[in-house]
Amino acid sequence: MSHPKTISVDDAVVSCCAPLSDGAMSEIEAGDMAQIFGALSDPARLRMLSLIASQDEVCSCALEGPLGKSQPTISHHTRILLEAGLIIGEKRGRWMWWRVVPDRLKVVARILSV
Amino acid sequence: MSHPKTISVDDAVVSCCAPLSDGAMSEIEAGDMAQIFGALSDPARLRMLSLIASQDEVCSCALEGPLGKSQPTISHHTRILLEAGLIIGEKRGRWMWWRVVPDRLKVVARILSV
DNA sequence: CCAATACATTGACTGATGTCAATACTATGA
DNA sequence: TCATAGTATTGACATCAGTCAATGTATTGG
Repeated sequence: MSHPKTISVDDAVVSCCAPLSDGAMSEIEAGDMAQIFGALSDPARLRMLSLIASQDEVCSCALEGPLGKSQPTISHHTRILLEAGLIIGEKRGRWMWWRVVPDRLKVVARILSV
Repeated sequence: MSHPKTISVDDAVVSCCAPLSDGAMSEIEAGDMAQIFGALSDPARLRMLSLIASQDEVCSCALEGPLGKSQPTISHHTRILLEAGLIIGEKRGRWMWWRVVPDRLKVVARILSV
């Protein structure tokens, strides 16, 4: 039910993007940004993201080996990155192909500018 | 014992800085970066950081009100941001003054570039 | 030295999180 | 239609993380 078949980034909307020094962050924005940073706060997910970012697309099946985690754990982590809007997935055949969402990374980087 | 009197950023050393797309991230670097992102993954800490970043210096006592948290909780969060190298503190009189570490924010932003 | 103040630490509790075995789902190929 | 393969979901468990009351520490002012 959660995690619908049609995969999109709309789930994780971010109020958005003002640099940290632009005055006190609202509670809404803080919550949204915290979700994104939370997705980035696990070593396995960071390595996963770097593996995906290093190539155009990466299949889920190509992540188990390098990360040394079980298949359900890989699925769990891809879902968290998806819900944070950091990756997007497309199912082709039996394989799930993942790619990063550069714009979302830019949003995060912008927050940290100054 | 932990959290020594002389406050520095040396605790949280980061192997450092290559963009995500520069090949698979090492386990060491992933762990270090995950610590930093973990420090950023809480709404209270993000608002705290934005409050500090919006001014030159902010006293701990000036954080309790806006964040609506108890004094021990504020102390807990400043410590986590400190250990992540994101803020630095100086005690003057009875007050603890905090400021952000721009270079550390740049390190994080660089990771997210592409 | 004493009282007050600002902050840190400890201990306890609750809720979130990472992990995997077992199982269900879905698309392919025979 | 059936067996297989790639993913997703569920359930259970152990650990981590956020919170605050109570207490400790250090600095100031009297």
